[in-house]
Amino acid sequence: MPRTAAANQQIRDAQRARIVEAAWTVFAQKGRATTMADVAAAAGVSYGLAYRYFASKEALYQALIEESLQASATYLERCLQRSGTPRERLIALISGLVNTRRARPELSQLFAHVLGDPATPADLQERAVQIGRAFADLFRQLIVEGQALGEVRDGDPDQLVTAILATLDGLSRLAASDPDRFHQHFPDARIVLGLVLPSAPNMEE
Amino acid sequence: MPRTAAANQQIRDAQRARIVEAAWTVFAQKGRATTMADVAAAAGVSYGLAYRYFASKEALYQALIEESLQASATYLERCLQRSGTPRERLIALISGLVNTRRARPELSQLFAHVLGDPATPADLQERAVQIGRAFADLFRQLIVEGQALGEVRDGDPDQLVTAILATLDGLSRLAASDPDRFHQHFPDARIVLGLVLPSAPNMEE
Amino acid sequence: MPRTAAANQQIRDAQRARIVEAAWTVFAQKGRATTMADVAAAAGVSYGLAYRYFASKEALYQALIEESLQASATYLERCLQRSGTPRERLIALISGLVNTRRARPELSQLFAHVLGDPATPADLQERAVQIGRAFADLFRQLIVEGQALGEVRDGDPDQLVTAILATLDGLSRLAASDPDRFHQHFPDARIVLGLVLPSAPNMEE
Amino acid sequence: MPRTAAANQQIRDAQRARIVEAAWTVFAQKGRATTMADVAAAAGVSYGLAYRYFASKEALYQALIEESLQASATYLERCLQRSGTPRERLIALISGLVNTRRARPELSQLFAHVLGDPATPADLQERAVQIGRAFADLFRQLIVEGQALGEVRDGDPDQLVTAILATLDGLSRLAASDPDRFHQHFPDARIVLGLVLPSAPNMEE
DNA sequence: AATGAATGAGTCTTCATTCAT
DNA sequence: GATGAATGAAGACTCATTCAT
Repeated sequence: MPRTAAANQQIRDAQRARIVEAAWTVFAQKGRATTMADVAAAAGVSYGLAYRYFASKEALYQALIEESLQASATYLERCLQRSGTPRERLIALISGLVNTRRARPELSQLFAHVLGDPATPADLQERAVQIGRAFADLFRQLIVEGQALGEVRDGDPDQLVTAILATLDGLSRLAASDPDRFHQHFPDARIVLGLVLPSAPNMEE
Repeated sequence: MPRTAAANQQIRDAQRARIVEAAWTVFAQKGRATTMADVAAAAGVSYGLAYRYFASKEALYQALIEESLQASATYLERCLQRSGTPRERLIALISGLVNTRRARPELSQLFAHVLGDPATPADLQERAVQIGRAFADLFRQLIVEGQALGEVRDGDPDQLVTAILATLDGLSRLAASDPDRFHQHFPDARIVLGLVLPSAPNMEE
Repeated sequence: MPRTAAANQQIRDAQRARIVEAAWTVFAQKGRATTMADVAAAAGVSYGLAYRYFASKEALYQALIEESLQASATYLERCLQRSGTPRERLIALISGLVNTRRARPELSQLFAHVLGDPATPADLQERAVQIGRAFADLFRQLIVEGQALGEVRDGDPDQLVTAILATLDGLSRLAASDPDRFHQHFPDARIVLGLVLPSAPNMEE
Repeated sequence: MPRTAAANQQIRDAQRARIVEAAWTVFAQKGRATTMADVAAAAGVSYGLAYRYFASKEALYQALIEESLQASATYLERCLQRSGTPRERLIALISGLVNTRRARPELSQLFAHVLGDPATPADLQERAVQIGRAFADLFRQLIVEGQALGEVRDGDPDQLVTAILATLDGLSRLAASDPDRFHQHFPDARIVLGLVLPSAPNMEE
């Protein structure tokens, strides 16, 4: 007697999740250089199975990128709507971004791969650039306002933004490049805030 | 009449340099995903020529990595021997590393690829990790000493080190991921120093 | 309570027939390029089911070929035993073959695939060639005899045979290559008889 | 010293021709089922070489189809412009088509594959259908006119056209399905003309 | 010394086939 | 008896590498 449709769907959902899960790990690490054999091995399934769930390696990779972009875009939206002094908003913004890098490193690793890999489809790259630029603009605005209020360190706002973006990008890659450090010495957001704030915030803020 | 041995050698040296030069550009950008056709096109030579100077793509890539590691090691050596207060030494160290990222982005891009690409031969990766760790140790030491003297911000020294390393890594990748920002808004070293110093140094120091 | 053996057998027979029926349609059209998914979809069954009735796609395909060859062989037998003048026998023979192509296009399409596809197993191809050759011989004999009696057009008998065979082969493929023409303008046997008979037969003959 | 550009071009032209030549043979025989390994083996070159000359198997196949369609279209054009009585024009038309099938069997085999293979790209298939239909229309017109003049056998014109097309299609496939017969007993055009003409033409016409 | 034609191993993808339910 | 999830061998394609000229 064949399985019920529900049982089949359950299996499919589980396997799809298993493959996606494995894909996150390996794509985050190797980016486009990932082979389907890598994915299959990481998921513990056969070579061809992923093709029952994704049309191609590219489709699988892009599904992950999509989710990564989506998460970034959603977070951006929330940050844009937040209120408070520039200092408060910078604290919230940077804390959130730093903590995401620790909590869900694959998301930002994927994002980093998109930006760094010229082989990424133009539309996805474009969207990643847009999102990155929107964050940069927000950072810049908060920095300028904060500097006017004396809440933020002096210095060229654009360069300050660059430094923050670089730090976040570097943290994104840390899980892959130095797992020990990532797990044991991941920096508290207050440290990164040092780039823009003259004194460490009390994180109650 | 054959060319003289000296003339031959001169030609060889020139061609080799031309290939290496081109290789820096493309490997820095694409890492291991670089094809030999990329290198040949960038060098403006035939795509078989590189094999007269390098045994394999891997050998060429590794020669560049080698040089990158060498430069890092040399710089590390100098930094270790420098004297001064922790604050002074941190300023010199970070300034040097930041400025190298702007002045010779390929060097640090290669270094970053080594750390991030699991396909890099283990020995090279190992050496890169060693060097990275040595820098980290130096950073840590200077931070601890500086904190004792009140010259350096409070905060977990290891986390401070992580933040610095991440920022430097992020800056290394900037030329590839966001060339506009790299060229126009590359941060002054003083900004990065904000991670560890409570007040911006006068760069005469 | 288990079904009775007889009921089971009945189900099995019905399912088998269903699969075979579908297979005729798709194999006739696509030949060896047919996939098992095609067959299953056409039969409206799951794509593993065919394997309960046939050991392999090849076995299924060959069963159809077998039937096609069998039908041809049987028809050949009948034709060999028929009596009458060469003209009468040619009329009967060609009419029968032409009409079969209209009435049961799949049979001859399969036959055509066997002859045209080099990937067909040698034994089946051999038998198809044998049958084809026997028809050719019969055609040739009737033509020679008919020419001696002035009933058949002049012309090299072998070439006349080739033309007839080609026409029949072409008609076999018509259902697939031009369904409209096949359905609306399928030629009356008298037209094909024009190849060998100087005047159209009264089909009462 | 490298080869001269001219020498290289000569090699490329020769190899391209070699590959195309081999491709005609195998594609004419196996159609889309042909593998690139088949082509390479037939051409006596390595597996990957064809990819230096053609972007893909599909591109190679389509280049051949293109040529086949082109040849048919050109011939059609000439036939449309010819003058003469319907009988004369039918003789010329059918003779030309029959003789092409003997002289350049691959051309018409390819054409036949296009019509019969549902996997052929829609645009090419469309063009093939157009050309086929144009020939059919011409046949039909000449037959109708010829019948009015009493030069052409009676019978439904569309059916007569179908018979001619089928015969030509069958002859196209003959080289693959029965090489012996193709080489030794290929029918003279006069025999095929028997389908439409009540008496064999003197081929001086 | 330099070129670019040629090779073939490695990766992506399809699909015949198996098998747990 | 039937289903469809899973497997893996085969064919398309890329690219590192070789080598005749």
